[in-house]
Amino acid sequence: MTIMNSNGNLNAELAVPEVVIRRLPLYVRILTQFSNRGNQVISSEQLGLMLHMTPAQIRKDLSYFGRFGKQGRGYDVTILEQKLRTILGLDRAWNAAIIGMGRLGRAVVSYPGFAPEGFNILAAFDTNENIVGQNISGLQVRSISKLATIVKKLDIKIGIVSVPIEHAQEVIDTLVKSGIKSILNYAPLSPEVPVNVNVNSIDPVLSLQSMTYYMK
Amino acid sequence: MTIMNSNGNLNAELAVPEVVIRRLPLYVRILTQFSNRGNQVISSEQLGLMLHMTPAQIRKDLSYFGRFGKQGRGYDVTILEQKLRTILGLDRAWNAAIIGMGRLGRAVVSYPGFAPEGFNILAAFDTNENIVGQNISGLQVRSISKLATIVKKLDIKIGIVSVPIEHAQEVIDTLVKSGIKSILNYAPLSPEVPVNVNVNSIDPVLSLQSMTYYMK
DNA sequence: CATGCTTTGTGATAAAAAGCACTCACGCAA
DNA sequence: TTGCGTGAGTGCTTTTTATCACAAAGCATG
Repeated sequence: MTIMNSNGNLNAELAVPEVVIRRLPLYVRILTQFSNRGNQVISSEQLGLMLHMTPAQIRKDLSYFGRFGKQGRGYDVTILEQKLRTILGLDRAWNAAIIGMGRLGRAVVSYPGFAPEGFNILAAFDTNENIVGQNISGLQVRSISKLATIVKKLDIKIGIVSVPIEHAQEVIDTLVKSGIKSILNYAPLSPEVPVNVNVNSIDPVLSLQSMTYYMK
Repeated sequence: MTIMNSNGNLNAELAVPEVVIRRLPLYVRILTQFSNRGNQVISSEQLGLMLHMTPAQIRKDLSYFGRFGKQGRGYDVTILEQKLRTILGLDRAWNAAIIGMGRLGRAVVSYPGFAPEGFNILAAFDTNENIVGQNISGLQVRSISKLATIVKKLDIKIGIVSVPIEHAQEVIDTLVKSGIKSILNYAPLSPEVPVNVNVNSIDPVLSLQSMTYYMK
């Protein structure tokens, strides 16, 4: 695809803003719910109401990827859901490994929300020799020294980090070295990674700490 | 405080952007680490390096609240940390209640990251009669019908929602009715709340679903 | 106490994101 | 068929957010 920008220069490809990408899964979720209720068509207005955003923003977001709607009618729920899943790469399964099988790690692997969305945690690792070898929720906990091998063998694309903060950077470095490009991080730090690696941090304490500002 | 904006009009108070508020806890975290290592002074440059952001942004953010630094020197770590904690309302403890004591709820109450930051989960609720009455991690699980009473009695300011998605909106409505203004939501939906209520959602699946876009 | 080096605080500027408002496509009904 | 109502797609405008760059302030050194 070649696109001409407002200066009249040719861009190889118009990059989609990251904020837009972060909203697409929200659309997918609503579309799935909507389709389960038997609705065939949805308008940007309805979507906006359910997600608390303006219809214009939803249309703009979708327009980065194509023209999926019909004027005077709206979007075909099933088709739009399918298109967005393809765009996001959700039309396939993704294998993940988790590192850190303490309390937090155990909670994460037993969280039933990942598998139905195609995210399969296939391997578990820890440094603690007391934990290595144990079977937790059907996963044999392996030594972290086996990480690179297993990542290759099981075609693992996502690393989930649930180790204590002291080991988090080191574990993330190990993941990066074994070729992982996507990391879901539960440790409370801003990790150092190469630009081509994507880290997303889950940090409920930060959320609470900013909410208190509005509670004073 | 009265501030004159660029139009020459008087504003009662210049609102601080929410993005800025969301970054303040990150600063607090780094300052705490830094002070634990015995450092007395930190520059916006150093902070920026640790948080992967530009020094200018950090200075701008801080300038919303005052002038905390010294030219040619930087910021006194302890003083800045203390100021930011006061600004965020982190110079006191906050009481929370959790609703939903299934697998997820149990994981949340046993997460050891809340208490050291002054967030105390003092009460647990569930609708399931089999769970009500049980003692989990030192918390007696109560019936949700007791919510409003307990919120008042224990001065609870934060609601943590860890019920299945089907009950989430209903539980959030109950929280709002009992006067809760801040909600940490683990259920995968965009809840409906009045404008004066703050909801922050924790949703690892959404994070994964947007990361896959960059993995294709 | 002058000189040089450092780093803040902040107007001004640039970039990014959101929202507006209008055109035109589509579907339905008479 | 025509005419009307609805809602997508999209340039344009506005708002928000981030960055730049520089004057002024602090410290160290001789």
